[in-house]
Amino acid sequence: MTDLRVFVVDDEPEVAAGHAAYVRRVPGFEVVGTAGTVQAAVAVLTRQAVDLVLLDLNLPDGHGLDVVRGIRAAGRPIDILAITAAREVEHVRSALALGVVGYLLKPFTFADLRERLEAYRRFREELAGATSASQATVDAMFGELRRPTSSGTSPKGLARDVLEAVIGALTDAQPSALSASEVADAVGTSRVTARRYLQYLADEGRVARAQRLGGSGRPEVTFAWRR
Amino acid sequence: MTDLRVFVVDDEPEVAAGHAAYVRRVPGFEVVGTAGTVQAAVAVLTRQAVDLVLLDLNLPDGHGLDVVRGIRAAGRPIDILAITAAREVEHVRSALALGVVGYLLKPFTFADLRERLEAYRRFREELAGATSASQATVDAMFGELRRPTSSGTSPKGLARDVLEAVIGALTDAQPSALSASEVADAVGTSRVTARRYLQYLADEGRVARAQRLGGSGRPEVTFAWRR
DNA sequence: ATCCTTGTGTTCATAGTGTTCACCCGCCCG
DNA sequence: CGGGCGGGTGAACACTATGAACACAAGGAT
Repeated sequence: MTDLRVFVVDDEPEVAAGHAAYVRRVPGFEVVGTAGTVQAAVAVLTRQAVDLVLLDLNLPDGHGLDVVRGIRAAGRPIDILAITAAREVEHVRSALALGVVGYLLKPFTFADLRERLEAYRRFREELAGATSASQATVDAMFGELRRPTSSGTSPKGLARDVLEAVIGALTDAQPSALSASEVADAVGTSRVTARRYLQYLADEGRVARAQRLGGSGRPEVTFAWRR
Repeated sequence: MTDLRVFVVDDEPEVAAGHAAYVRRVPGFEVVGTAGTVQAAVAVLTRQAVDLVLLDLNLPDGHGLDVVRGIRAAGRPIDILAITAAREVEHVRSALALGVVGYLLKPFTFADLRERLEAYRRFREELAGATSASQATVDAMFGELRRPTSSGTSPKGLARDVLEAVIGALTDAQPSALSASEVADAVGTSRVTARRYLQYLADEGRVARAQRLGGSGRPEVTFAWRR
């Protein structure tokens, strides 16, 4: 897939530039422009092809959600990641009702933003992967965006180096999938431990679970790195 | 908290009544009305105080999402639970972009609906509980709307993937019926396994059994997806 | 009537999965 | 320096999903 096009809206130019720089650091995303006002944003977004808008809700000539309304009224398939210092629950709810894909409170770290962007990309891949949905895929699509993100990224009970080894084994094996035992062999741990890490990665949405039928006996569950 | 007020929209009166009956069975919810057209729904919803709309997307005078647009345009704080047989991913995405709180595919069981309603109530309680949000509470609010597990039905002895593949094979073959062997071929399992899943679906009432006479030898038992 | 052909329904070995629990290792504190 | 303590690990175990094999069933052919 080509890069996802991101548009950044913030009233302070340096902040907008900072967000843009963050976005560029995440592979698979490109920044196609910035704006500082509701008017400017709506003007651009009703014309230009954009996938995602990083939208500061606090703008000089109105509320950021007005931009969303403008886009929705124009019927454009553009997603919104709201960014704001506003902590009022009412704002959060309004944003949810307008279908934003995420709501990030300032101040946030690069890791926070990257996580949202990656969740968004998973969502887009889910979308591209299927034309006809089952309830499970619908749930997955909602879930990808609504996942209570581990913004603390604290994988409790897991060791960082083993986690990296597991990820390494999976990326090496691409595009084929590996069973828990195969990962265990590759990493040099027991199957149980490999399974723990794979489970974590699957919950996190970073690997996909599937089944490998064929031999007699119970089928294998396989894990594949998502790209 | 007082009961959450639910409004039901479906073009077929009996179906609307059925949904309403389902809703009444869930403690903490009450049904405050029904409608069968986009016009009627918008007319009521722009006046009446309602918390949640069970919205069938297939309506005689337009698309269900038009109702959502009408409500959003009127700026009313009403949430939507979309209900539809439409499996096109594009529809799911549109619904997401309009901020629906859930998307339930027909046919669904009472347990499925109850689960969504309860998730929605948790969301509302979350909302009422705090006036000022942290990133964690924002995440919780987004996450509450996510279906916790697709555990609406977790049949023992059956794998979810295979079950979906079987359902997929049957819906693809609509309106003709398939024998157990044909399903097995389509799914890639043995006949025994296919039969197990078909048996389950038949017990569950989601699939109809019939006979196919004709060839020489014993007649075949066939299974057809029920609309 | 009897066989033959084709497909049903069931049993059971097999090869996996998922979970529990005792252990071990490093670290902090007395 | 010895004794707790907290997190990560894997041996052992209970359970689960699958298909080969088999016994039975229901029509048509002879």
